[in-house]
Amino acid sequence: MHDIKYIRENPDAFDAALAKRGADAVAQDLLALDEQGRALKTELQNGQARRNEASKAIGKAKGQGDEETAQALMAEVAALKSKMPDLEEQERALSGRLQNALAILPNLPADDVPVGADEEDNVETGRWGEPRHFAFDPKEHSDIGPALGLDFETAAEMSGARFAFLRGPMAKLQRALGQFMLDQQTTVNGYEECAPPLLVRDEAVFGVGQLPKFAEDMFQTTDGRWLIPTAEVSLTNSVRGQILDEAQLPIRLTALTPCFRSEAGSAGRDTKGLIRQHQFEKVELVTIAHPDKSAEEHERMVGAAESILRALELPYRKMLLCAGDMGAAARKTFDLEVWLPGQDSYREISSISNCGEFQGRRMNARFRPEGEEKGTRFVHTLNGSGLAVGRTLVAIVENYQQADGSVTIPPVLIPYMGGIDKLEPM
RNA sequence: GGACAGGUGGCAGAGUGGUCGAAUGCAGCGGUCUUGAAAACCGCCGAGGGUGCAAGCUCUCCGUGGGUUCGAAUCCCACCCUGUCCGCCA
Repeated sequence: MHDIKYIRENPDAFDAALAKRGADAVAQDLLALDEQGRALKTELQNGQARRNEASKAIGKAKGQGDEETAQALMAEVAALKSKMPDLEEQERALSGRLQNALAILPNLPADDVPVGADEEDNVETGRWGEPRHFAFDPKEHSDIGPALGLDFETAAEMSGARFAFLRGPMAKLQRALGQFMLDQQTTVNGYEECAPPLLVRDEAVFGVGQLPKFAEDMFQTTDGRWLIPTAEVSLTNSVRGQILDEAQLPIRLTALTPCFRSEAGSAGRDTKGLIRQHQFEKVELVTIAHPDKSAEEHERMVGAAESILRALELPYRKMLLCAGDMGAAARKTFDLEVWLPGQDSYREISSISNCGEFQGRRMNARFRPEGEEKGTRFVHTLNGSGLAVGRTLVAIVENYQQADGSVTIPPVLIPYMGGIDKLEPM
């Protein structure tokens, strides 16, 4: 959500920033609504002021037994009131239109975000690890997986496309990955472990910017709730409507949860394998940060996500997303892309965004600055995957595959696997 | 699902039709005292908006949305949420 005051004072900068995302200029339209609304508001408020004043005088006159004055004032207020409902109605309609127009706009990209239309224009900012040299032709996980308990047919029978039924070694490996990531984020990186609701209301989804524009990407229950597409929704909304003390910041939260996405509009893409599922597990990182510290916190969060890939010894590269490829709520995003030898490419495994105050405004989440400064400020919010468990499972299987179809287990995971160091075909 | 009770400022908690945006306490901020701190004492202390260079003036907000009234935290209706008891249940 945007600050209309900022748009009023910087209409050109606002449009220029939106243009970076490929969005049309809207400042003039918004300001016309704003101006009209304020004129109405002033007129309405003058009427309200007079009404309040007269009403007080009526009370006073009645108290003094001056019925004549009271009657005269009541007649005046009655006349005033004949035109007020209409003004009220107009004002409400106009501010509603302005709010709706603001609610669908994406966040403004940060200054250091590269211009660009899509993923082709993302900028690589770092690389870690050497892709392993294979003495044989590495397979895709969807070819190796079935022998290890990755069962798409059974899932399709009961649920349809984009679901998986994990058995035996694969199920165990997924559990081990989730546990390992969660432990790493809590113990080493200082995030508080959470177990949040997976079903949330409209307001929560609106707060992170997923509603009103992206309803079709989510699943909705029969009673009107939404299945979270990411734990970002639940974790970020934990401060919704609050006024925090500055000393409470930063609040760093993490959760391992299932995520649900309808994947409307991605028909035909990544139809094979575990890459794009309706349901997947993810360890999410969220920070509620002081505005002056969010850029620094962003780097820290990227490091927290990277630490998992390094511990698992999975080669990856770090991409700074261009304006056109970022999610609507983000003002700056880094993607971590893991090396998948079976696909011979880097694939997104984590996306870490600084949303600035965009979500803070939508959620009305603020803090009280310490010291002289009066009033409140909106918090900044950040979120990132640390990591997507399903895709990590894919990365492990493809990177650690052996010629005989087995998969070795990275050393840090072995304790989580009950000592097992290799998955053998069943 | 049924029956009650309740939702008020950062927190606790008064307030049932007329200077109530709201007593009081705690927390917070500023000060006096002190070598320093504590205690004590004094003062300040909700949020958002309109208008104005500013001082200021003014509007809205007591869970949310409607309604009654000249006037609503206070009365009425609907919804949401919390608590307690009963029923059902992993």
